[in-house]
Amino acid sequence: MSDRPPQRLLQTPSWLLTQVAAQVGRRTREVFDSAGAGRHHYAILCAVEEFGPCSQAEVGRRLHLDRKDVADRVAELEQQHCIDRRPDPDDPRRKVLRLTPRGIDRLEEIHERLRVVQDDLVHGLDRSERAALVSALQTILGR
Amino acid sequence: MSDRPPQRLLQTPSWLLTQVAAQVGRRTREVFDSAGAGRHHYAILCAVEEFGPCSQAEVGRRLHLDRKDVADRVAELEQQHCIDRRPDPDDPRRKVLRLTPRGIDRLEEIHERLRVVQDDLVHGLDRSERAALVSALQTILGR
DNA sequence: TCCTTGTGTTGGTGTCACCAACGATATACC
DNA sequence: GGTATATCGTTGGTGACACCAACACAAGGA
Repeated sequence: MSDRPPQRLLQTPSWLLTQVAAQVGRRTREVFDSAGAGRHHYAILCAVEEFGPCSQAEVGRRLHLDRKDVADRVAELEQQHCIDRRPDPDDPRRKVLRLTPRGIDRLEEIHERLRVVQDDLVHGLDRSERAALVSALQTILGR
Repeated sequence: MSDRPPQRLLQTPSWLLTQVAAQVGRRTREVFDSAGAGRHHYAILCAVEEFGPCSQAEVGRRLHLDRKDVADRVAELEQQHCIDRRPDPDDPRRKVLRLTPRGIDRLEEIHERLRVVQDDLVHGLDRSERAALVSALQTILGR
């Protein structure tokens, strides 16, 4: 019998969340590494897909990322020709981000790889349990 | 209206989990800092409370922590007189860990402070939703 | 007796969340 | 029109920490 964690922690949502997220982080890092992506690349591509054209600052707000971290990741995506970044003619403080066709392909590629990890992650849950988990997490995040 | 994340991510359990866990991590770090504890101190105290007397290696297995990290944290708890650490007379490879009375007090103190954060974390969920979340996380972890 | 595994220690690295400050600019206010 | 404040992006930086390897000493199994 493998060693289980203490009961006190198994009843502690915060510990459970960070533990599961650490597992998830390891799995998704493998996916991102194999896709030649960084940890936040997929999230940034998703944000630009839905809200583009948009600014780096807006992406940072939507994803709760530090502006420096957004800038660094966007520079990498730009270098990989997945994002087009240009000064905003209407507001010189800003850079405007757009997905390129290659960025769209990259987004879908990572999405498919994540789907496998996702399915494996929640495979012990039935459909209603999965829905309840997602709903609960969305509620917590939305506050 | 604040900036919401992209829908694609709001339907992605792995992103939701890591996002919520990051929030939780910030909140719990505040709790641990104010209690003069490190990030894993509480978990280690919980493990020794339930399974003690036990070895560092066992604590590491139960909490999925690196042996070096367990050793470092246990040294800190020992220095704070929260854990008693002595060689195992039956197996000189091992050190045996026990909670001290001060460790028990510290455990309960952190527990109470975490309870506040926890309640705030899940306050948007009703009782059955909380139970579903905990159950789902336990299932994912248990696999 | 020898080999494998376990335990704890020591030494170390790369990632990354987070912070501050600056220059250029837009906006609000008087 | 001038001034103050806020925004955006960039540059520079730090501490925490997850993770890894190797070693010495020991127990257990073949």
